[in-house]
Amino acid sequence: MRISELARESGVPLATVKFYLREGLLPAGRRTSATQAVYDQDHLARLRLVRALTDTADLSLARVRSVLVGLDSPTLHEAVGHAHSALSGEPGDVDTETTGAQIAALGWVVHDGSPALAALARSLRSLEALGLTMTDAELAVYADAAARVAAADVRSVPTGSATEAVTTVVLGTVLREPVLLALRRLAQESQARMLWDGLSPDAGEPGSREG
Amino acid sequence: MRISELARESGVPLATVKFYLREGLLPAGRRTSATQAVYDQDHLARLRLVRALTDTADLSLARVRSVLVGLDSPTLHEAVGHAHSALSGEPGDVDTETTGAQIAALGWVVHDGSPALAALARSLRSLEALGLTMTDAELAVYADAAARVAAADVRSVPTGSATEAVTTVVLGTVLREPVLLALRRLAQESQARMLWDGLSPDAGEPGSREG
DNA sequence: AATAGTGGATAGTGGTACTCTCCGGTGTCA
DNA sequence: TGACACCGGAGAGTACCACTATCCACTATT
Repeated sequence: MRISELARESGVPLATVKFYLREGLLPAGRRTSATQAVYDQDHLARLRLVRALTDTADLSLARVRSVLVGLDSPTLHEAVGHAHSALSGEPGDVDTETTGAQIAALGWVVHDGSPALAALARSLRSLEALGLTMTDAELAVYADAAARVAAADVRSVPTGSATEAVTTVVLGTVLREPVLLALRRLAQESQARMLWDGLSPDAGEPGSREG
Repeated sequence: MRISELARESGVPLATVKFYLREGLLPAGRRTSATQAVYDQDHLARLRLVRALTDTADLSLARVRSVLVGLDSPTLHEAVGHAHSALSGEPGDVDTETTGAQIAALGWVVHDGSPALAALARSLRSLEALGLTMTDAELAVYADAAARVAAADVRSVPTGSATEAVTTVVLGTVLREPVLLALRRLAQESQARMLWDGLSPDAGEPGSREG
């Protein structure tokens, strides 16, 4: 397969394929002469993966690069860590004391410098600053939902091949996020319709009751 | 409060505050003379909100603008729709037939042209293209978790004031997304540690002691 | 030999989110 | 009354990102 065929097959413009090659997001093809190379199915798969990460998961090319690096992790644990770092960014200088305690209270065992913990602390702090503090009960509902999803994720990892397991873990972590968010929005839409439909706020009560 | 005080109080650079004013993300202050104006707590709150949406929720200024427009929605239903449009982007030309059927099978009532439905269809399609198709069982777990979270969201909406309800709905929809994602990552980290680090290989229960 | 395509390099584009500089006007203190 | 820091408003400039276009010498195909 030559580069133009790779571009055509994937739907990615040729100039962009060349750009990805330059940026190291796509490995070089096998050289057949000084100025020629051929590409295989792995290149095509990688190219499709890069586009899925940029388009679907909305990652920057820098984050895509770090996700790709994560695919070379020797252990599943390290693979998860890589994917989380790629998604959460650097831990930064947030105070994770109280948030860490809340997480520990759930019986969860997480690393102290976990980027996800820092991201959670930042998000909660941000909500508080706007007067939208989440109660412990609300957080517990979120945590329970997150645990259920994570359990499904962990269960879905194939036990056969190690590299296949790592791939599933990393890509599942990244690419299922938009699925969860879209489902939350759909659930909100559906429940909002059932609870609030036909009720007008100017008429008095918005009408939110426990469901 | 003058503009420099607004900038100092919020930690946002003066030049950026001026930029937000030009862009209409921040309403103009109350004029005291031809070339002078004063700002109040509402301006400060709006400024903090814009920063929360860009920094925490990682929205572009264009999306922030459309979220802000959503705060003027007359009904809760419309407010939810606005927030979803701001987050999911345009529905586009995805085929939502099968995905819509899966959602309907859950007993959820959603609009046909829902941006969230299109986003879900795109995400699932993308996973399939990479050979990481989610099974109906996995999707059911995700949907159940999403429904629980959405129920908590809907319950948390205050019933007192209409504008307060709309604010809570819109901002809750947007700003709790990163909370859910961070918790999922933490749950993954915790469960990965328990399952794959030689501790208890069979302890994958979802209900991790909520409290 | 003509033509289309190749790998590689450099430069240019369009969008986003600021950031800088300038301007005349203003409030405040001396 | 004047010095001076600060003001609102506008325009230009900057940095980064993700491409996109062009050029080149070379190669494969007809």
